[in-house]
Amino acid sequence: MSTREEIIQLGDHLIREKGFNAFSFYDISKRLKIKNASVHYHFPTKSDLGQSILKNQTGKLEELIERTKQMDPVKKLNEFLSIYNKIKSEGRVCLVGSLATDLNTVDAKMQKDLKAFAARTLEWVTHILEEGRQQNVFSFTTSARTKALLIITNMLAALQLSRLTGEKDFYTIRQTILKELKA
Amino acid sequence: MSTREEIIQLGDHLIREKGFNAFSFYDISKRLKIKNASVHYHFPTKSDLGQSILKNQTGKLEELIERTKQMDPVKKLNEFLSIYNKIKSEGRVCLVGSLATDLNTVDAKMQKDLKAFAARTLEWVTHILEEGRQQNVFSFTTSARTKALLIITNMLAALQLSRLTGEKDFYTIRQTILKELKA
DNA sequence: GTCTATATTCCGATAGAC
DNA sequence: GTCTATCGGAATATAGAC
Repeated sequence: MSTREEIIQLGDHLIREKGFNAFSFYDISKRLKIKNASVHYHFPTKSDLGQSILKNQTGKLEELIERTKQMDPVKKLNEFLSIYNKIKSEGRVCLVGSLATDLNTVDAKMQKDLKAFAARTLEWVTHILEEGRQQNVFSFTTSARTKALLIITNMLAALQLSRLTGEKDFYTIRQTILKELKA
Repeated sequence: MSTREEIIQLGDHLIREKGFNAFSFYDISKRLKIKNASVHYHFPTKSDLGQSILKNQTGKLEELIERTKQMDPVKKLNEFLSIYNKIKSEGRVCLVGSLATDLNTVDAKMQKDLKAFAARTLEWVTHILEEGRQQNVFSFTTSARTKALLIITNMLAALQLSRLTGEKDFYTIRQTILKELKA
């Protein structure tokens, strides 16, 4: 992995571990055993780094959407929920949740990229649910978009709340979502 | 309101507007037209202020629980959900969500107070749901605690996500929770 | 592309006068 | 309880050598 890619990955981890305003370029330079100035060579400003992290995650999301295109809706939803399981296993929170709380402290470019990432995620989950309902494997009474909002908010906040009330609450929430969706 | 109380309220607003690590004692001194040193007189460290903010919110929660003790479960739940409406109208997020993402950057005392606040909230909502089910005004298939987890995560993350996907999504989520709970 | 060195700003915190 | 003044440290960022 190139230095640039390593910085992006590490920055991503730090945002989801400590928050955007709590990590510094020094945290990154220390871990990668390079100097502060070298990080600035790749990303002149912290916002540049933030934007690249968001673009990277958006790209990963598009890859996942493409890779799962031929799967059935149940598998697709499992792939989506697995994202949160991975994050939980690392003790972190998700990018959208972390940056949404910091929204008023980042510049317009990062805000735009973040909104695009959230919108694309919502669009994908909505599509999965719609497809699942048509194939009679999912059952719910609201619009697909509203159900997607409910599931995403459950998972996003499950990562955060279970840090406080106990890690097993995360898995309780995850399982209940699947149970209630079954046709 | 005493200076001390004003600092607590302003600090609370700033945490939910920008995050704990993004606001400074200067933000507070500027707004209250006092000096940095005066804020430190009331709260020697930032953690002291954070703890007082959490204690204050916990006290307010206990007051609300006490004040609504004689109400029926539907009204109690409405009182709970109204907390989030107030926060949404201010464009902020909730204390639990904001501080949960910053958990790894605050000291053990703040972590403990935050966990106590989250636990008490969960306990109260669980009680409301249990009572509502017994009186046949609420219907749900999980345990009351699990349903409370689902509702709290929906509302907590609705504040955050609707900053990105559109404010009306907050109200969609709120309404759907009530609709699905109706017996 | 990475380094040394440094500029600048900001932040949390404290000493001591009033 | 509030002030002036200041310390020490950390953060973002840049200039210029290698």
